Amino acid sequence: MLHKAKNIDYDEVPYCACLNSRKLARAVTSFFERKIKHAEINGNQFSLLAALNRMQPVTVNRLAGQLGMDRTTLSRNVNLLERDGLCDSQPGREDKRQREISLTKKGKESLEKAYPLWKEAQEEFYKIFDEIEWKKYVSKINENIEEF
Amino acid sequence: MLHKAKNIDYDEVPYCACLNSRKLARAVTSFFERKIKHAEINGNQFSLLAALNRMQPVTVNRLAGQLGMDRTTLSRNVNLLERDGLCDSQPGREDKRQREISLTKKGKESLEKAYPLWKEAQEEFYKIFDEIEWKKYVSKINENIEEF
DNA sequence: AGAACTTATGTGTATATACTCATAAGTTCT
DNA sequence: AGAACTTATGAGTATATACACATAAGTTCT
Repeated sequence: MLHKAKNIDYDEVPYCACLNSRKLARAVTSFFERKIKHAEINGNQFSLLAALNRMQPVTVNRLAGQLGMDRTTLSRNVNLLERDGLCDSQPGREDKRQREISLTKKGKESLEKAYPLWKEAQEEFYKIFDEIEWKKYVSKINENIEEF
Repeated sequence: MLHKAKNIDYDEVPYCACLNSRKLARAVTSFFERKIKHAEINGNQFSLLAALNRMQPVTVNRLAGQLGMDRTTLSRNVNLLERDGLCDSQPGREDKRQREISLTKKGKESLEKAYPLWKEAQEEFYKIFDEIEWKKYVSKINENIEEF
């Protein structure tokens, strides 16, 4: 017997969470990077420096967890920061397997230089996505990130 | 005169749109890819195949625009699909500069195989992010993607 | 028609991302 | 203490991403 041709209704696909979350990330990243360009770091690096500023000294695993990033990805991102003198790392004093990462003076200066540019970008972002809504949304992301 | 140490209030940084949109994209991508793994395509490829199914034959520029993706990124993504026999492309008949991309039979089969898995993932996603809210959100993304 | 301009795409390069596998350090169990 | 297990990290590999630059085809202007 011949199979009936599948006639799938793809109408829902444009709402695909994978597609649209990636699409937003691409758009927002490009927007933020244009805004903070003069600080000579990119959007991801700004996030890393800000997280380091708050958490230092911090291990690869802990920082990756905080950023919802694979630890191998983070590790390589940190290598680039370190290459550029924005952070440094050393083996953990208590647990030698760990890599303890800290901001350098130069890293802190880059963060400070980028901050007002970032702030402007974030304010401008709120002209499109309501601030209250966005913050609720971020909370939801962070509450559920383990679920995924 | 000595400079007073900058004392920037970084409390807003955890709401950074760049950080959080990327964070969500990473989490959701990993979630969807685990779900559709058995279709032997990844989340991005599913989106590309679905878009191709709807728009074929389509040029690099038009497809990239639709997906909010840099055209050079899309071009390389399409190369991989083509390498795997999921789509093919030929020079435009009217405008020879164009690359006209179409799904192959194999590409359509992959899409059909992945679809129910995708659907399940999307339903499960809606258990966390309310469907109505998410769809409003997606509309907002797509309305404003040019702004960024 | 030929020059100047515009447009569609590809290439080089660099970062981001994450999976699998490897290794060394720490912990637990006997 | 030594074996077995666990944990923190790095390396190999592959895809995703996008900027700057290059090129070829199409269009417009004179």
